[in-house]
This record gives sequence, C-alpha cells and structure tokens, in this order.
Amino acid sequence: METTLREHKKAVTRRSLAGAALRLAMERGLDGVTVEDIADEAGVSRRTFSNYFAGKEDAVLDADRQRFQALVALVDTRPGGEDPWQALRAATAELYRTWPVPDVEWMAQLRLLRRHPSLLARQAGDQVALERDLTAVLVVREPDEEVARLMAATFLATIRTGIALWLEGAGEQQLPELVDRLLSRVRVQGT
Amino acid sequence: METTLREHKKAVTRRSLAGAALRLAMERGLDGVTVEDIADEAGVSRRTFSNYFAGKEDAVLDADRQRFQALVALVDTRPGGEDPWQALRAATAELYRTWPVPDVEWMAQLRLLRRHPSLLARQAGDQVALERDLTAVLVVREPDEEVARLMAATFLATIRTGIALWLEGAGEQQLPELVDRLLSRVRVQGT
DNA sequence: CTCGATTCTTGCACGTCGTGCAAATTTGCT
DNA sequence: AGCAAATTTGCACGACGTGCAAGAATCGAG
Repeated sequence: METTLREHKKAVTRRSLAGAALRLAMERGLDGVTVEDIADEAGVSRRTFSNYFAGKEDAVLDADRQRFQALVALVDTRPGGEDPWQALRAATAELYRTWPVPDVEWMAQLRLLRRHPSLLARQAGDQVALERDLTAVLVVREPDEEVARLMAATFLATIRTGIALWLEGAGEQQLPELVDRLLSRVRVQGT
Repeated sequence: METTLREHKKAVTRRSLAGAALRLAMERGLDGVTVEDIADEAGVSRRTFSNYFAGKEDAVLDADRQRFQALVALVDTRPGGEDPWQALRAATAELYRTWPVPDVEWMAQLRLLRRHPSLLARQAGDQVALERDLTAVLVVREPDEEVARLMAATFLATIRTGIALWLEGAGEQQLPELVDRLLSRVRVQGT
C-alpha cells in the first residue's frame, strides 16, 4: 500500500485538506470557513478540493470515518467462534487500546459535531454505509441477515449515544468504560 | 389549534409545498427538481419556500417527520405504569392502527429515501432532534437519563432498520409485524 | 368599518457551492 | 527520452440560502 509516488502525494494532500478543514473550523466555526479557505490553507485549488471531498463537512469528518472503518476491520479479525455481540464489544475495547481516546484530531471533530447540525447529518449519512459494511462482517457470525442488520444498527446507535453522553457530561467518566457499560445493557437476541 | 385565518393559510402553503416537492421528486428524481420548480408548483415565490423549509430535502421529508412526531406523542399517552420498552412497542403498534401503512405520501417518501443519500442524511439529522424528544418522554418511565437515552436511540435504530428491510424485501411481509418482531428481539436493560 | 400594528410575501443582490469540460502539469513506465 | 495515463487547475454555469426592505394581507380595538 502506497508504494508509488502518485498515491503518496494524493494521501498527503488528502490529509492536508482534512487537517486544514478541521483546524479552520475550530478557529472560526464551520460557517466561518469557505471551501476556498481550506483549499488555500492546503496550498491547492478550490476545484481540487472537490476532487477529494464532497464538501467541507466531509473533510472535517475524515478522521471520524477512518476511526469507524478501523472498528469494522477490528470486528472482522476477532476469533471466529466468538459470539457476535461479544465480538463487537471486544473490538470496541481493542479500538480504544489501539487508538487511544485523547486523539486530538478526533476530539476536535467531536466538539464541532456536537454544535453543528449539518455535521451531524453528514455523519449520519456515512453511518448508513458503515452499517452496510458492518453487517457484511457480522454475517459470518450471525447467518440471519435480518438479525445481523439489526445488530449493526443497534450497535452503532449505542456507540453514538455513548459518545454523545460523554461529550455532554463534565468528563467525570472515561469514554471506553461508558461505552462498554452501555453495550452491556443492550441485548439483541440471535436466532 | 388553527382558528385564525393566518395560521390556516400558513398550514395550507406548507402542505402545498411539501406535496409539490414530493410529487416532483417522484416524477423527475430529487436532482431533477429545483427549489424554484417546487415554489412555482405551489404558486409561491422561491424566497417564500425558504421561509418554510431549509431545503428541498426538508420539504420532501415533511410527512416522515410528522409521522415520527405522532409516534412520540403516542408514547407519551401510554398508561403510566407501563414498562418503557413495552410502551414503545405498544405505541408503534398504535401508530400503525391510527395511521395505516398504505399512506401513499409516506411510502412515496420512503422509496425516494432508499435511493438518495442526501435524503438519508437529512432524515438522520431530524432523528437527532427526535431522539431528544423521545428521551424526554421516556424519562417519566425510566428515570435514569442515560438508560432513557439509550432506549430512545436503539428504538429509533430498530424502527429504521425495520423500514429499510421492508423496503428492500419483495414485500412478502407486513411492515408492522416485521417491526414488532425486530423490537421483540432487542432488550435494553433498565435500572 | 376604519385604521394602526403585526405578520407574511416577494424581489433583489450577494457570496457560496458543486460540477462538466478542456487545457496544462505531473507522474509512470519502457 | 518520450509517450501514455493520471492529476491539477481555471473557467463558466446553474443552483442554493439569506439579509434586507418594500409591499400586501391579516388582525384586533374602537
């Protein structure tokens, strides 16, 4: 992965754009930033920005997407015989080990997310695609498509809820513990 | 409610706009419709459209919002001592009695929804507000805010999943039964 | 009914956005 | 070196959302 110069450069500009978007949005608020601002900051044209992202919201949420994709990948690599919901819980715990919470970029995104509705909408759009991928991975463990789908949906909803509660709270509890506690409360009856 | 002439007219134009948006979007696809088209169809200016809706997506999804708001209201009027999750299931069943499924407008929205990502995003944005309202109503039955929140989230996720499965399926099963079956599979452990 | 106050509609102007297209630049590969 | 493929850029266009002020409709008290 990423041997050629082309791919390397593309990866760099993508990161550069996402970073610029996040930084500027934090400084001035999402509405105080234009796509052109972001492109300038990244040393690239407005048109090129559109070659990478569909809008500033997409750029801002880039790390969030990556994080969830990593989570799906982790679920996929759990031991084969493991119970589906248990695999989800374990993968979540692994994610917090692999990619600890004080990830500055990610937290910056979350703080923005809390305030700005258009970001919430765009994020939710992503989650639909994510739910599809997660279902595909779960189907190995839970052959009933319907149930797998339901698990993916409730699982993601639970994660989202945990993050929301954590952001609203005064930070008196650690995110991993909070999320795991919520996950332990939810049961999706298998076949 | 709606005694004065002013409110009546406003309600009429709102319905008119939402109806026009839905009709045109079905005919030409969402991207083949401009806000101006919708405004014209409703006999109103482009500027006035913006006084009612934030965008064509909002207009198209109007009936969907109403349906979910009705659901929240139904949950609120369930007998006081009823178990929270049971109240949600019962309210859902009531909704299907009160407002039967072959609601042409609503189904039209759903079919559009399935294909068009930007509608999914906007709908998800609405659901965040909905989740807030639903939580407020649930708190009466489940005093632990955290759990109430979690219930609202998983409940809405389950409903969404049911509708999605139903739309994708060849229609071999009735929506109310499908949704209730999914709801029966999910447990959120109270305090 | 009259008339002032309130609310709603409309048109205009402006900055922003996404995208198709074609020219120019950069990179890949032999 | 030099051709092919991929990427960037500028341009132009239609669409969008919104502040603003003028005009029209509605309300309510006398």
